[in-house]
Amino acid sequence: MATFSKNSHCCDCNKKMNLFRFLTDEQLEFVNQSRYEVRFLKGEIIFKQGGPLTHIACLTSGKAKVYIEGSDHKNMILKILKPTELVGGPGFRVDYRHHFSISALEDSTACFIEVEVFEKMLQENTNFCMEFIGYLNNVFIRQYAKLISLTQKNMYGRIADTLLYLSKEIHKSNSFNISLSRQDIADLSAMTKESAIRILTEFKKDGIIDYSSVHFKISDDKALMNISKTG
Amino acid sequence: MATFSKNSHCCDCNKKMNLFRFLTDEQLEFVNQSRYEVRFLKGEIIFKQGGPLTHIACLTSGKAKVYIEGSDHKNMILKILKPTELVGGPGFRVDYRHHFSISALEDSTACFIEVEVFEKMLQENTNFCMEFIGYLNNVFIRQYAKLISLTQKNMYGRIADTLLYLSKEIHKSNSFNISLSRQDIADLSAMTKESAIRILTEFKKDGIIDYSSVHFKISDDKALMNISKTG
DNA sequence: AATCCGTATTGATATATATCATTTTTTATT
DNA sequence: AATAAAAAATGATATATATCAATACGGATT
Repeated sequence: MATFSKNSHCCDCNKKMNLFRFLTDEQLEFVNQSRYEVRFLKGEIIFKQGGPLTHIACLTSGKAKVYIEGSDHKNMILKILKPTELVGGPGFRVDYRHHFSISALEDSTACFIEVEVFEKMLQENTNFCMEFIGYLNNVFIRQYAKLISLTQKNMYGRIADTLLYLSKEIHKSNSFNISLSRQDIADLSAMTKESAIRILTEFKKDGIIDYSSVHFKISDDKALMNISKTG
Repeated sequence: MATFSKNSHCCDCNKKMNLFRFLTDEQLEFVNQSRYEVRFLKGEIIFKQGGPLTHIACLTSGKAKVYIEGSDHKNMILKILKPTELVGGPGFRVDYRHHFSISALEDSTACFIEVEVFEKMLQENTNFCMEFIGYLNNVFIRQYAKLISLTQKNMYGRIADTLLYLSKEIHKSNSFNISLSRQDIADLSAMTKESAIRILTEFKKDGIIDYSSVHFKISDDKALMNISKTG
């Protein structure tokens, strides 16, 4: 079970965190006063699609997946969350419900800020608000790239995109341990796990990547980028 | 060619327009002073993907398609624009470039507002700004539904979704004339035009819809909604 | 009315991808 | 270390979808 502890100053909502650098010192203090820390075990749900959006969260340790629960238990993973990323949800200022779920991929901690406090920050601080709009637009731009990848590329291109995402954006290394299952890789790439596995096997045979269970190594990222283009 | 005419008060940026109802009278006046009207012929480009984002636009008459130009001349239509819808672009506060193209589906007019003026409105008026964030989040919610439709439904479900979108959201009627080509219907549904045509033919045979060239009639929207669910 | 051109339609076929069943490997538990 | 359970991998096959080629149609132009 998730353990709650109020004001336990595990994480600092500090100026280094992209969005928070535009807050005044008083605002930072205010945010720090009202936040909760929560600890999650691997597999536990942080936000549940359809549930009430009462807080926004900031993952402070571990990793989590943000995913849409489609019909027939088919999930689509939108992104992997890593520290120290802020995540609200599109229900903010709309219906105050969650439109995706988030679950911990490994034991993780997250800070929770009441949505009213967050809204107050936006209203008080124009710079912060403008920065937030820029952040939202950035998410849109990435979303469009994902939409095109998933609808116009074949499976090879989509798996290449997923591997490049994990390597370049999440782990920032050619060699890394994933906390994702093969099903998760498939859910990131909009295909069945069997198809995902087959393509990974082919990439391995071709010497483009190497892996065993959780450890992955990108041997030829030029090749992957090429497959991403032509796929 | 598109005809420019400055301050030609064709369209009123008035309080009836969803987002603008939070502007003060002075702000409305300011917006109205600095806007341009432009007339577009069918097929002409309003915004070009990759081009500089200097203005936001409000379609005041006609219809337009918002689409991403993928590789290999494969387009993905994100939405159909109708009066009086505001459209900016995710480049705002990011890279000030357009990340999609917009072209007129019929002869149309659009008002252009300088992006600096729009930003000033957001900075001056917290209500307007909050409303804008809500608007962006609403777009996200729709985008997620589209993502799930396009990646998890079969062609029947996707065409059903497209037909329901045109009927319920764009034309708000069971009987309407489309300004879209068959290729456009395919680009809305992420498939080839041949596949789109085949499915439309089947739906017609089954008595779910009826059409000839541009005129469409939804005869059985319950059936369409069911296909959307099971597809 | 005849012609032209772009769009729409149909048909035959190839390809991409999912499904289902089975085996193998890994991880957790005793 | 032995066992059970879960996850990963492989193979055979079915299905969904794209491609390519051919034909039909509709509106513009002569």
